[in-house]
Amino acid sequence: MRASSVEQIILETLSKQSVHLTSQQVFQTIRQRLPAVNQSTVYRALERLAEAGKISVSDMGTGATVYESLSAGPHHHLVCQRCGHVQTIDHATVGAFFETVQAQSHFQIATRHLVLFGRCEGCATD
Amino acid sequence: MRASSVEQIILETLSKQSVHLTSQQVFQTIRQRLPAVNQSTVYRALERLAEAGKISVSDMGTGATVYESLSAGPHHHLVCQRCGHVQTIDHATVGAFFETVQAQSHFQIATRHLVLFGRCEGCATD
DNA sequence: CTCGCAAATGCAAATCTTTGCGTATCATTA
DNA sequence: TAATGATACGCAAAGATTTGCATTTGCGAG
Repeated sequence: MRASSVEQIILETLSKQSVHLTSQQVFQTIRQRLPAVNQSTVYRALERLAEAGKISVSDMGTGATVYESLSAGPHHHLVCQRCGHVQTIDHATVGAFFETVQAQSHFQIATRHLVLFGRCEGCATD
Repeated sequence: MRASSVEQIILETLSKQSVHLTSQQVFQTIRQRLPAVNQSTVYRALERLAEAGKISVSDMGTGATVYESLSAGPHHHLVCQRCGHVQTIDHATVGAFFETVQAQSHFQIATRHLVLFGRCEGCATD
């Protein structure tokens, strides 16, 4: 892969964010620095970054695919389907689970951003 | 929710399938029985069925969202990112993991179709 | 049975995403 | 430095998905 300026800017943009960005949000942000950039270029850059394992691609249940930098290491989320609350899952718990699955299946798991859906404590009683 | 004929046919269609279907595949199949049905009607029916927990909505890494009947109970998959091989994950292992996460987080997990990505045994040595 | 409401549908437009193709740009090698 | 090949890019078209709005349909209350 060649050093692409669009990729660099996307990575910088995502790294600054503490939240996930949709492709449209990425596009809007990129545009502030590269006003002439094409939408398809952003899509392809995101695709390459995902392929390279530098960003995660997830559906957080909002209907839109969201992207996130993986430079800070793998992490995982719980999303409340009712109120939208997002909570982090202990990485050790996920890691242990992955180890078990790998031992059982002989698969080598590459998932770096697991998203589980459900109800948070406050919304559970419905 | 009212008894929708499109929803019923979608459920029947998905229940007969052992594999996941994309929205387009669902649409094509539905059309054989309801030739005049509109694309957006199918999309909305799938959305309602997902909301009702009758079908699962997943990204299997192929780029297209796939749908599957949940009438046979929850199940989980490992997908090889290289050769596309799909393998089932032992449900007990996943269940135990969910229990642990629920105890730690006070979230009530609703995910019924977990998909993890990685490399299968044959493709792991790259 | 009829009325009235809420849900489902069709249609068209808007929006989002992907893809083919020609061009431009970067990196490597000679 | 110039040639060469591969990668990234822009543009436009195609394809997929969502959305607003008007209409139809099914279900329950009266």
